[in-house]
Order: sequence, then C-alpha cells, then structure tokens
Amino acid sequence: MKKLENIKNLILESGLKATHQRIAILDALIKLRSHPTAEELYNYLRKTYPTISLATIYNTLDLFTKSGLVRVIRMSNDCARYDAVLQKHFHLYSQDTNEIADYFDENLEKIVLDYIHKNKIEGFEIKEIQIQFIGKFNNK
Amino acid sequence: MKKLENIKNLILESGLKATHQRIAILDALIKLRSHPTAEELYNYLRKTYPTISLATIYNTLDLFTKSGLVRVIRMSNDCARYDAVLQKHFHLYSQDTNEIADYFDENLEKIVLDYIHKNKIEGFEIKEIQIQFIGKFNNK
DNA sequence: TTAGTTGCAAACAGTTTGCAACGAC
DNA sequence: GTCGTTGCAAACTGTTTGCAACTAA
Repeated sequence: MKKLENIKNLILESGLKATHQRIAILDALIKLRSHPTAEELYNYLRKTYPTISLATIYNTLDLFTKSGLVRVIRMSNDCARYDAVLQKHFHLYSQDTNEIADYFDENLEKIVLDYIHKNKIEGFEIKEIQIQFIGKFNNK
Repeated sequence: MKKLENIKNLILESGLKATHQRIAILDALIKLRSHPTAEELYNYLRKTYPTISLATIYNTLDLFTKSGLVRVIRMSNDCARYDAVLQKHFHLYSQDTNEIADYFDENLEKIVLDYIHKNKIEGFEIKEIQIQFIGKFNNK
C-alpha cells in the first residue's frame, strides 16, 4: 500500500511521530469524505483496530488540527466534525440531513478576496475567508 | 422605556408569550453586542434578575432561534454564541481573542449571490450564504 | 382559567485528563 | 533507553430534561 506510506510521511513532515493509530486516523479521515465526527471515526476504526480508544482519536484529531493537517468544522449545535482536505474549499451544508459536502471553486475565493482588497475592512486584518452555503441537496 | 415595549412586541409577533425572562434575555442580547454565550448572558442578567435560571436562558435562546429571532454562531471549539442582529451580515472573528464582530456589506452578499446564480452549484439548492473572516483586530 | 413557562436539580453528551503500560525513534 | 503516546476510567463542561410551582393571556 503506497498510500499509507504517503500518509505516514504527511505525519512525519508535520514533525509528529507516525504511530499506527495516527496513520489509521488520518487515512480514515481522507477516505471517509463525509466529514466524520470523532465518534464516527471511532466506530469506523474499531472494525480494524478493536483496541483503539476514543480518547486517542480526540487527542490525535486535536494534535492534527494544531499541526494544520486537519480542520474542524462546526455546523450545527452538536459535535465537531473533521476535514482532512487541505486544498482550499467551501462547504455545502444541509440542516435537514446534517450532511456536509465540499465545494471547490477557485474563482469564488478570488472574487471575494479581490472585493475585500478593494474594500478594506476597517481595523481588521484578514487571514482566511470561510464560506458556507446552507441549503438542500437534490436527492435525484 | 419605549425600547422594552418594542422588544416585547418582537416576541409577541413571533407568536410567543412575552414573559419577563424572555424580554430580559432578548433585551440583553440586543444590548450586548459581543455575541455572548448562554453563561455570559446568565451572569449579566443575574445582576438584575437574581432568580433567573441558566436552563431558562438555554431554553429561551433555543426557542428564539427556532422562531428566527436569534441566530447561533459557533466559531471555535467551545460553546454556542448568540446574535440578535437580524439584518443580513457577516462575522469577523479573531481566534486569538475569541472576539466576534459584525460586518455589514450589502455589496459583498450581492457579489457572491450573483456569482452563484451564474455558476449554479450542481445538485444543491442554496437557502443562505454565510461568510466568516478569520483574522486579527487591530487594537489601536 | 389554563396551557405554557419557570427554576431547580439531576441527567446527559461530547470532550479532556491523569496515569500506568507501551512503542517509535 | 528515553520520552512521547496509548487505552482506560474518571472527571469535566456545556446543554437538556423532568417536574412541581407559577404566570401571561
């Protein structure tokens, strides 16, 4: 499996020890495109690693977030969800189904950035722009 | 106090009973522009209403949210924050200070909407667009 | 008058923490 | 071999719930 090697390197490049658990968690997060919660990852990973602990998943996700390998998303009232797609993107969110999808569009990001550069926000220095589209997925 | 009359009417117009607690909570939320948490509202309101309960604040904020009087904001990992500004706006957020400010700009909303109308998102029907600017406030 | 609301305490869910055993480097 | 990491259980924090007393309409 070449892919797991890559994931291991991603972790090592972030200056972290590449333990089995960390590799498994990042691998799962990249595979599962559903922006899973810690609990969802736990249930998924337990099939393969029956002794993995929920606390380890929380701690590891926290660590990955601090290292910039992973992002936290908080859409609804409930728990944190995690995203390992590092490429710039936005989120589509359905409140009804609690489903999150990625939306890639370089132009949109550019349009907003251009506008903001022309119309500086008084007294605020922007580091990042987040956009969410709230709505409904058309289940065809 | 004419203002409190207005707030009472806001609540009544939403089809809710205008109890002392509800009026006080909405009034506080409108006055405090800091997007307070339930706990912050509780501490603020206790000065004036020593017997008010935290559970009432949570339940009321939830009720207001469902009635559209109030919006929930979840920026960082921690707890929910509430916003009673109904006019369309975006949020500026400093991760360092955990501070949230409102940002009003009708043009930006229009620009994004125009773009999205021209470039329909496949399989998704948009109800609302949320934008957050993550960065730093320039403390002068 | 009455159905809906409140305050309290207890329950709950998501997340964090302390610690001994363990494993990557 | 060392120091960081893991799994477990217990703790913690934000939020919700059940219920008897109360209150707005």
